[in-house]
Amino acid sequence: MSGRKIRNMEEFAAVSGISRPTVSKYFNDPESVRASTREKIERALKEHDYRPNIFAMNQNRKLTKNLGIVVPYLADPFFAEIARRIEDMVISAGFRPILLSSHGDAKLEVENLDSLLSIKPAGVLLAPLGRISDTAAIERFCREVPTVNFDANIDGAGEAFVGHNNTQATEMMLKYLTRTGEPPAFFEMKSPPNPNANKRRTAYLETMERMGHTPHVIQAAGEGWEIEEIGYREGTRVLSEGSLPSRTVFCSNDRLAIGFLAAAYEAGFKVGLGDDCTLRVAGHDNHPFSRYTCPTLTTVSHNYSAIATKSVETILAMIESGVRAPERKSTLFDGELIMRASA
Amino acid sequence: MSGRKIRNMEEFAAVSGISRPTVSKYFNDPESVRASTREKIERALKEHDYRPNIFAMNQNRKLTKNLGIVVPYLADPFFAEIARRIEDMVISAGFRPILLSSHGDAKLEVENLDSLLSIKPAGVLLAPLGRISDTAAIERFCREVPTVNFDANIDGAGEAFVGHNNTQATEMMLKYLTRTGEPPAFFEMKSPPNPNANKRRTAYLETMERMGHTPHVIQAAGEGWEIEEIGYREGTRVLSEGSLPSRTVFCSNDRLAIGFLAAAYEAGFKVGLGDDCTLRVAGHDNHPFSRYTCPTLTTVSHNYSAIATKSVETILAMIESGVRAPERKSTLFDGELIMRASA
DNA sequence: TCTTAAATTTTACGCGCGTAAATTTTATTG
DNA sequence: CAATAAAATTTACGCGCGTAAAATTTAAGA
Repeated sequence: MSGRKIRNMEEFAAVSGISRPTVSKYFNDPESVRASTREKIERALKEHDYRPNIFAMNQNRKLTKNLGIVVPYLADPFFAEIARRIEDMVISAGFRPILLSSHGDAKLEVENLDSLLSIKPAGVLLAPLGRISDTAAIERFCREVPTVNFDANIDGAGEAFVGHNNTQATEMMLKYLTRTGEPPAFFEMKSPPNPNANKRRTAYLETMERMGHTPHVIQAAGEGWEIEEIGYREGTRVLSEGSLPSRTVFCSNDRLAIGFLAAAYEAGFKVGLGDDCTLRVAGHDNHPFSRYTCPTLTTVSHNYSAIATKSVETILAMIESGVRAPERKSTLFDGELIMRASA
Repeated sequence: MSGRKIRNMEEFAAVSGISRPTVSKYFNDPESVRASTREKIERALKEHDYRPNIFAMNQNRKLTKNLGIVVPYLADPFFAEIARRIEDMVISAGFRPILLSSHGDAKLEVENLDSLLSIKPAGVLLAPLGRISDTAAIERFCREVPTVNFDANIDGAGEAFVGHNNTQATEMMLKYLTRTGEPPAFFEMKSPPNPNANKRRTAYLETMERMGHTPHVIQAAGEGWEIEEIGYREGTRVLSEGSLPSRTVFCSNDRLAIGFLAAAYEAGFKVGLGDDCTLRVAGHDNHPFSRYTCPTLTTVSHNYSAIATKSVETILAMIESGVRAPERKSTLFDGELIMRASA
């Protein structure tokens, strides 16, 4: 690096001996210029260290290289992990990820979308809050920007949905628990922040029915994203009341299960499969922390690696082709049984 | 909302009956225009739903309203939580948070800073990777952009540092453990990704010395951010070897402790304070999950709420005043003993 | 060497807004 | 009501780049 500071593309074009429009072309796609031209530019680039002004670029482009990622709650390790994978892929595809968290707040979710709208993203990957989302606002946004909806399905949101097969996953766990012990009770939040919960309850009820067992749903009071706390508090209550209809408990998600396990431990229950155990607990999601609970949590995996990959591929394909999907495709990934010590 | 679509500030100025430069002034600071003018604009705003183009705004402003936030690893709930708090405060201060994670990669950390540089942020809150960071590149960045360094201190990075008082916190826990039992061994990673670990080891060694006890440091092999896994694996090894120099283990951080607790549970140890317990385990950070371990983890809190607040206040003050601090100030927040069941 | 198509350059304009300077309007005071 | 300061407006220009159209150069083949 040497020479005086380059202030804009004009000056950079001068020192590289190329016209400004050609330089502009190079930055939009290096392959689009002749090899000899490319060399000249790249030689100058090494000497002078210039970067085009992002704002000026994006102001004039019809399509930016921005790709929005909106998740409902980033402080949830599940979304943090999925966001991390998506960011990686987006970057290596040459896009600029803009990661926004709605922090569990529907108003902020809409503000995030508004904020994205103003930076003209090429596309958006949206994991909506779900039940409490302002669906009208979301649908309005999706008409403006190519969007792939993931994790939580909102009909009409985006050109495609990529998510978890809650039905299959729930059924699989139910069969496993029943086969190796007794039919479980279902432990969930009364007003879950995530719509997957509803699908899971429905799947539980239907499968139990089909298997000829009486379903038992235990609903935990409490709202918001302090899910472990709710699982712990309500778990403690249920265990102390002795109102558990079954010695096997299938939690709607792992965070709830983590709280429930803490409650069971404190209440002196021995959780697990062994003959000396008085309780079996299973979860759902294969949460990053589920393998460090005591005992380790038997759960059914939420294939967020596949969901992240498919979501990114879908939005990139849509951006590249420039066409919106004629019909809304839905892709569900099956869960896998993660057998550990708790059930 | 009605009327035709507003394409730019020119058109919006027309429908609101105000000149464009005055409208521009309004958007930069609503208080800077006469009340009657403000009313007119806001009435038009309700009718026509117009928002200034972010790119055009930022292109011409010397100072944007962008505020960068860079954390080393967003999938760590600790950073996710601190980022959430910071974002909230930044938004309510009227700025636009740009959250970037370095994913534990020093190259990506530099790329993140480069990326920030090109969007002319008013300021940046930087929690660096630490040991592996490209300190030269970071210092170069800090000369260009007002930066507050938080969590992990890198001398010369930023105008101020806001962090955790590792020395005080370590000392406090050591005294507690010794007073209520025996002097602990110190369990840490051999090559910790976070520089706080070094401060904690030093504090452990010095305090033990001062108290007249022989220090025992157990170093876990393994690199990266899969900290629970390392704690679990190495914990299992240490416990099975029976090489533990003390029945009390002070883990360098909670994630390590979570892994260690899982190992202890599996190895059949009863962890806690009671007479029937064979092991005491303490952590450091008051990690969001530390209260759901079995048994619940005794730890010393990392006051990230205060750290987040102070960091934001510092950078905002710097932005507002427009002056870089004459000298680098360092603020450390004390930890608090969180007595739970594990020690 | 001539032909031809592809790549490049030149020219010219526009994007949407910030901002400075000069001018006009409005509010305040005596 | 006149004088004066404060606020608003008009005018004018610039920011750094995208991009279209026309003119020119380059490379490849006969």
